[in-house]
Amino acid sequence: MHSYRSHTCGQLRKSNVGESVKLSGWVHRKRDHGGVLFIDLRDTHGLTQVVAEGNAELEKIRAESVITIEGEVVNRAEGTTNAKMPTGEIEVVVKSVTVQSHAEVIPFQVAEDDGAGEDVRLKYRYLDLRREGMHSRVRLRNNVIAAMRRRMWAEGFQEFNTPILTASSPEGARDYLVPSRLHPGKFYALPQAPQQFKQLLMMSGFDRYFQIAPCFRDEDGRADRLAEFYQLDMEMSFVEQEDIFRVMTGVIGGIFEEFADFTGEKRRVEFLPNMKYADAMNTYGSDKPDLRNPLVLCDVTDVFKRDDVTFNAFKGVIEKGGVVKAIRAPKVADRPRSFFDKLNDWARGEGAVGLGYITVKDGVGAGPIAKFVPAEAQGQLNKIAGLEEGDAIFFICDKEDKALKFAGRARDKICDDMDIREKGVYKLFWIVDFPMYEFDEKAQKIDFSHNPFSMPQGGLDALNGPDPLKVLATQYDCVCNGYELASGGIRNHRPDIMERAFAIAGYSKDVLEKKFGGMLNAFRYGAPPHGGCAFGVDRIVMLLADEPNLREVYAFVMNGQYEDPMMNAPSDITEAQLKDLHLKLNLPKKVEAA
RNA sequence: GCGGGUGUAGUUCAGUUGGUUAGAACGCUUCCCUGUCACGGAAGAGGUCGCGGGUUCGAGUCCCGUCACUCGCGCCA
Repeated sequence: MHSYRSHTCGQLRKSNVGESVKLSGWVHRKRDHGGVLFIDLRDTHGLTQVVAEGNAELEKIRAESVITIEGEVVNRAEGTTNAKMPTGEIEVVVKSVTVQSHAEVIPFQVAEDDGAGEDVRLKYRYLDLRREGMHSRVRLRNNVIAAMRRRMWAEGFQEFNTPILTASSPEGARDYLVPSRLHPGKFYALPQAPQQFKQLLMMSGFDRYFQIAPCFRDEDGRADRLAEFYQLDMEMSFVEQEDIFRVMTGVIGGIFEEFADFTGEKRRVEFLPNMKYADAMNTYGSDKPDLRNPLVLCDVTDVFKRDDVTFNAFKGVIEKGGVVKAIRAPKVADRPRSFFDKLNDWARGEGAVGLGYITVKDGVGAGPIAKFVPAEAQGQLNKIAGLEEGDAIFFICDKEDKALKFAGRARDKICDDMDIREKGVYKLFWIVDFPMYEFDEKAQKIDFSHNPFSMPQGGLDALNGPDPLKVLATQYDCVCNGYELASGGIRNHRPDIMERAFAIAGYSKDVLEKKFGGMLNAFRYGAPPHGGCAFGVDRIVMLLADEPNLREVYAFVMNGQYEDPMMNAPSDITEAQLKDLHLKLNLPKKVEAA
């Protein structure tokens, strides 16, 4: 007979009645009736009820201890079956027990969700992972990754591993650095993405690369952003943007459809047409708009410029080059004053002056600032924003980029307060035509707005045009329900165009050679046109699991301050280690005092 | 770096206008119970009210500072 088990805890059925079996697992729940004792025994496959009579060892056993039982599968008496359990028609009558491991009193409940906070869950993550929710989400993640590999291989892609210890890159996020023992004073960097390596694979003649790639970025976290994360990274040669879209819409769309019923309710998957970056910003105030939100932005600067409109708070901003963006909220004019006050409070809490609004009641404007807008101007406002009886319109006035960004957030907030976000659907689409450059206000210079390696639309001619800020990049994102799922581009494979592209952003040829010489050299020995993108694996799983936080779909993960309370990372190191690495600490005073 | 929220038993939380010995549920300990499946019943243990300072006759409650966690902003080419 097997040492630990003949069956799993999710396996036994009526057909097994009469068999002698061995089960091993955790004590999920215990119900002691004095003479008779029930234990729900759990492993990763399920639960089985085992029954014991007068067993002193089992009577003492604590929840989450690990035991092995031998016994006989029997039919449950009529009226005592449990339709909620797949194994609920049978039970195992215990003949002998081996306690593999006694559990101490657990810090939070495993058998149910007792709402324990993230702190304590992360400290005892192995217990947290035993719980049904985490257990199934981590399994979902495995299934999604398996599906990604299966689908990518089916499309003819090959998986490559690329270095984890690599060179620091000057652009983008902060790198995680690793000191070199053999080369005093030098550092490796953990990759923010395998960007250069995957392009080098295209130079190497492989024309379809992918990898479930670990990526590292030393920037402050968010609910959907961690220090380390995984991407489905891919690259193809001899392709245009539409070729990438065709392949990846198929792969990712297929995965969404495959797992859209994970939560128990089947969700729809919709593919929407590509959207230009400029349209996304102007219509939604975001480069990753949630299209389940029906609200849109419009520009009503002209209305507030009118001589007969006397709202001076906006006029002053407009004179300094500002704009007025507006959001039409249908059929909310009858909402209580508190609806509008709450939005105003939210706006002020976010650092705005407030969220001005006008409601349309009985054909005329109403609300605090309506008195500054005479009938004729109100008419123009109605026309621009499509206002109808019973609607409200909210205003955001600021410099254009700030106004758009804040209007985008207000759009989401108003949608939530109105409770009109569409449910049960994934809305996937590509955002295209990102600008190549932006003006960096702080440095007072032109800089890359996204990936410096993407091909400018129009090539060298476009870069030699009069206004670099008007040049578009062959750069795109994939967006779903307000999350940026992927980012990518058709790459610049021409050294001459790259030199010019970097020159515009103020990087000399020397700097370019020094930082990207390896890749630039490769371009000089025959580079195929190529492009690709990278999808955030964890964000996809998060959407499929309907969880608002990445930490809910990762087995082991750091907290919001990028600490691991279970492993105690990051941690101090010894003097000897520092010496080996030729390092001396220079700590801020605050840390030294503590 | 900045802002919002939270911090009371192992866990999740309640705690009134500043006023008796700080409560509940779950968990834990002991006992009773032969058909439960969130078993039931009885008794019990368990608290640096995040930390420090202040106001007050008196502080979980008010004030100042500080720390931790969390969400967001900045940042994330």
